[in-house]
Amino acid sequence: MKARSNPSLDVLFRALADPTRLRLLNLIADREICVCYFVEILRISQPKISRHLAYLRRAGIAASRREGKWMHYRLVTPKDRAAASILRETLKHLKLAPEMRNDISRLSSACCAPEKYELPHSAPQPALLTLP
Amino acid sequence: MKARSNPSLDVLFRALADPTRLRLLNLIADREICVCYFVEILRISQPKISRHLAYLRRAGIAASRREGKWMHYRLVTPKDRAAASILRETLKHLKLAPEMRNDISRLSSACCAPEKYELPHSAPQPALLTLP
DNA sequence: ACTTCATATATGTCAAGGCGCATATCTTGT
DNA sequence: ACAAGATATGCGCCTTGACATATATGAAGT
Repeated sequence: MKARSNPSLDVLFRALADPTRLRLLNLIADREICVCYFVEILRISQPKISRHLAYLRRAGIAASRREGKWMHYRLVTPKDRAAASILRETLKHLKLAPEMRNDISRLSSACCAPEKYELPHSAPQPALLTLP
Repeated sequence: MKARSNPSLDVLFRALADPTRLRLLNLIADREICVCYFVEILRISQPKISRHLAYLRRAGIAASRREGKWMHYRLVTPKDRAAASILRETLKHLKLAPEMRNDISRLSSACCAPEKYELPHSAPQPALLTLP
C-alpha cells in the first residue's frame, strides 16, 4: 500500500512525460489492446513496451487484464478530477498529431490485413471500449 | 542546435512534472513576480527557486525581465496549440488546489503586510498582467 | 509432462535531474 | 572603485528513469 496522501498532478505529468508512453496512451484511448500489437504497431521492443505499460499502470492511468497468454491494456480514468480532465484534454490533442494518426492507421491496417504484419498466431483483436 | 523535430508535448509535461514548478506556475499564472517573493512565499531556498525558474524558461513556458537588480518572471503561452491548451487547463485546476490557494493567499498577505515577511527592502510589488 | 510462445522481470549501464552548499555575476548606492 | 544586495551557476552527491540484454514465469498445445 503506497502512502500517497495527495495524488497530485505531478504523478500524472511524469507519466505523460515520455513520447513512447504518449503513443501507447493514444492507442488505448478508446480500445483495449493486446501487448503484441503495441510491439508490432510501434516497432518498439517488447521489454520497452512492457516497462512503459507498467509505468502507466503504476501511475493509475492504465489497467491490464489477462486472457490466456495475452495481456490486454486499457485506459483508466483517474479518480482525481483535475487529473482526469487534463488527461482527457491531452488525449484529445494527441489524436490530431500526425504521428499519432499514423499509429492508429497502422493499427487498423494490422487488424484488417494481419498478414502484412508480424503478429503472433491468433493474436486477439483489439476491442473498442464503450465508455461509461 | 538541438535536433528536436517535433517540439512535442513531452517537453511541456516534463516541465510540469515537479511540485515546485507547479507552485511557481500557479503563482505566475496571472501576475509577474519578482524572484525574492517566490523565496519568501514558498519558503524554498533561493538557488532552488532560481533553477526551477530557469527550467520553466528553457521549456518555453516562462520568461524573465530584469529591472535593476530584480528579476521578474511571468508566464508565457506556448506556440503549440495543444501545449497551450493543456497548460491553460492545468492552471485552471491548480487554482482550486488547497496548497495552491494557500500560496496565493500568502502572496496577497505579503503584498498587503510586507512587514510580516522577510522581503528585501523596497521589493517590487507583483503586477497583475492583462492577458492578450 | 514437456515444449513453445507471449509476456514479465532482473541486471547492468548511462544520462537527466533534484538538492545543498559555496561562489560567481550583475546592479545599484556610496 | 568599492561594498552590498539580488540572482545565477558550478560542483558533488544521490535518485530516478530509459535502454539493451538476458532470464524467468506462466498458459497452451501436444
